[in-house]
Amino acid sequence: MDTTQDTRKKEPRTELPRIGGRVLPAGCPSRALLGDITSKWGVLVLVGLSEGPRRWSDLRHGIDGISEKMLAQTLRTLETDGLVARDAKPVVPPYVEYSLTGDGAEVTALLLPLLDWVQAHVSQGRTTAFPG
Amino acid sequence: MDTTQDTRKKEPRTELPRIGGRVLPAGCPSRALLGDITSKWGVLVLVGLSEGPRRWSDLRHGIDGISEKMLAQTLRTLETDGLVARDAKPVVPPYVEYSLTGDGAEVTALLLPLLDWVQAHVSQGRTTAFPG
DNA sequence: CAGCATCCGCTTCGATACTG
DNA sequence: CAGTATCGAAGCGGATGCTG
Repeated sequence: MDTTQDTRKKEPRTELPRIGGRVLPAGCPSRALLGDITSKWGVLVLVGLSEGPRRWSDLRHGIDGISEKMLAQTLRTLETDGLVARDAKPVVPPYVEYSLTGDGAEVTALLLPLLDWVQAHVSQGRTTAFPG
Repeated sequence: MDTTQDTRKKEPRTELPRIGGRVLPAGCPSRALLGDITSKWGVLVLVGLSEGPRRWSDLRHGIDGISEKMLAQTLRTLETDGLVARDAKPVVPPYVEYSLTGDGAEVTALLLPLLDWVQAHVSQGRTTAFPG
């Protein structure tokens, strides 16, 4: 998306920032991709496609609370990242299907356990501070 | 589950939004918790604590690009969610250590594979120029 | 050292309207 | 049905300054 070319303004730092034994410098592509995947709607769209191809309207109604703008934007971003494939059939009533690519399926497979954990955890009646 | 008369604003349609065979209604606690975990800095803070307790300054320098405000805010949010524990030692030079709770460790364990996948995927020379 | 308070730009997001 | 375009509000997030 952006990939802002950050040209080290005035940061005479020489050490590499490590988190969890990993290196994820600010402004590197991994940060951007991670951001797309873990974005508010990104994760929900990916999971929404985890069971198979879905049409635009299916996603629109299946993902509660998403607006058309955000759905379009998220799908486009994920498509650019190579995680989602778009298949538009040239028929009179427009028929567009979205599906996960191989990469998208891999990521989503890693995302699903997280979703399940969150749901299971909340169900245990632990979270308090949200009116909903 | 909650779904306890959630209509504080306007909820004309409260159907069964299913994504990936799961139900995650907008405004439910799972959405909020998921948002905290997958937020821009949330995931990085959790991973930063994955190897053991860390001090404030360690996190501040270890997580490239994070500001003091965001670090404090993220830590506080994760603490409220019960994922991070704060241990302030009453010594003259303030010594505060943050660590993962049991729940936090579980979530982070699910997060790490995702981080690894993203890094590995980007490293395959797909994106624009950026070594690290 | 470990924060919190304030200002404020800039992105994100939702609502609405319009197109093929 | 499947989007695109535009606008304005909300809040995310950074810089700075202050406290214990």
